[in-house]
Amino acid sequence: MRLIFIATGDIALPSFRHLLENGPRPLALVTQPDKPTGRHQTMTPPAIKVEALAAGIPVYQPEKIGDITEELAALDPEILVVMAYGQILRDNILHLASRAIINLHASLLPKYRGAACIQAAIDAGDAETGITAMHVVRALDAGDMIVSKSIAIAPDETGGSLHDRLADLSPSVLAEALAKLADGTAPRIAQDDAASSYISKLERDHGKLDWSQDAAALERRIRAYDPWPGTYTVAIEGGKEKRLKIFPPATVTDVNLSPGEISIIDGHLTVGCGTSALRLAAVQPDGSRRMSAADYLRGRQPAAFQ
RNA sequence: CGCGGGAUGGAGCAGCCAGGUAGCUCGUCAGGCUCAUAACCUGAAGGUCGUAGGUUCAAAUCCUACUCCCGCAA
Repeated sequence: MRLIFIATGDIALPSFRHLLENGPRPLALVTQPDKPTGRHQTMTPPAIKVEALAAGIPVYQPEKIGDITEELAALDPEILVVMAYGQILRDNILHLASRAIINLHASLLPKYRGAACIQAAIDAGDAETGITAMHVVRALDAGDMIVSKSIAIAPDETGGSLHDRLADLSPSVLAEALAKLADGTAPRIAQDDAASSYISKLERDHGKLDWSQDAAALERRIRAYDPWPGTYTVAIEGGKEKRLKIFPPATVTDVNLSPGEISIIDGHLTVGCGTSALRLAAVQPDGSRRMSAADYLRGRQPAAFQ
C-alpha cells in the first residue's frame, strides 16, 4: 500500500516506527518546518524528521502543506496517515489519496476533538480514554470513525504519562485500520455530533490555578497539565509577587482554609481551595529549580497564593 | 548573540546596593529530657561564598571574561 505519513508530534513516533518495521514503508514524511526553540532559539527539527532521515525516508517540511500538493500527488499515494501534524488540511490534500486519508486522534471520539485532548480526559476525571482512527474531513476531528482502542486512566496519571501510553497504543490502532481499509472491511461509524466536545489548544497561561475551584478539580488539573503547559500560581513573598510552578502529586485534604490561604500542616504545604484544600508536594520558584514543597518552605515565607 | 532571574557547608535561603572575623531555617552526628513524637534542650562536624583574572591594605560583596542552572518567549 502506497502510504504517506503526515506528523510532527512525538506521539506519532511509535506509529511511524511501526510502519518502518512492519510496513507499509512510508513513501515520505510530511512534517512541520524546523523551528527556533529553547532558551537560545536554536533551530530544532521535529524528532520524527530525524528518525525519517536516518531511515532514508524523504522528508517534506512545507510552510503550508498545500504548497507541496503536486509533489505529494506525484507519489501517487493510496493512503495518507495524519497524526499530531499541526496544520489544517485543505481540500486539495483531503482528496490526494486514492483510497483514504485517515487521522489518529488521542481521544475516544466524539469526545475531545481538537488539540488538548489528552489533558482534557484527565482534567475531566474520565475513567478511560484512547486512540481513534477516523477519516479526515473538513471539519476538525469530525470524520467517520474506523476503529478505536481504549485504556484506563490511572489515579496518578499525568498528561505526560498518558501521552506516552497513548503513543504506544497507537500503532495497533493504525495497523488495524490499515488492515481493514486494505481488505475492504473498514466500517464508517458516524460521530454523534451532539455528544461531541471541542478542546482548544492550551497556552501557558491556561495553567494558572484558580484556588476558588474545588480541590479535586485542581488536583486533576495539576496532573493533566504536567508537563505541558504546566500549572502555576502567584505566591506573595515579602509583599512581592513570585511565580511558582506546581507539580504533581497534590493531595486533597479535608482542611478548612480560605482559597489561596497557606498553612503548614504536619510539615506539609497546604493551600485552601474552593472546597477543602490541597497538600502540595513539589514546586519550582521562578529562577530556581524544581524542589520539594518542604525545601521551598525552608528558605522562603510565602504569605498566600493568588 | 531574543528578554530576564540565579550559583553561599548535605537541602532551601539571607548577606552583595553603602568592601573589613560566614549567618538563618533544616538535615547529619553526639549527649540530655520525655511513656512517647517529623516534640524540646545542649554541643559538634561540615563552606578556598560556580571558575579565572582585575581593583584594593582588605573582596561573598566592586569590575571583566567564562561555565553551569532556571523563568519567559517559541
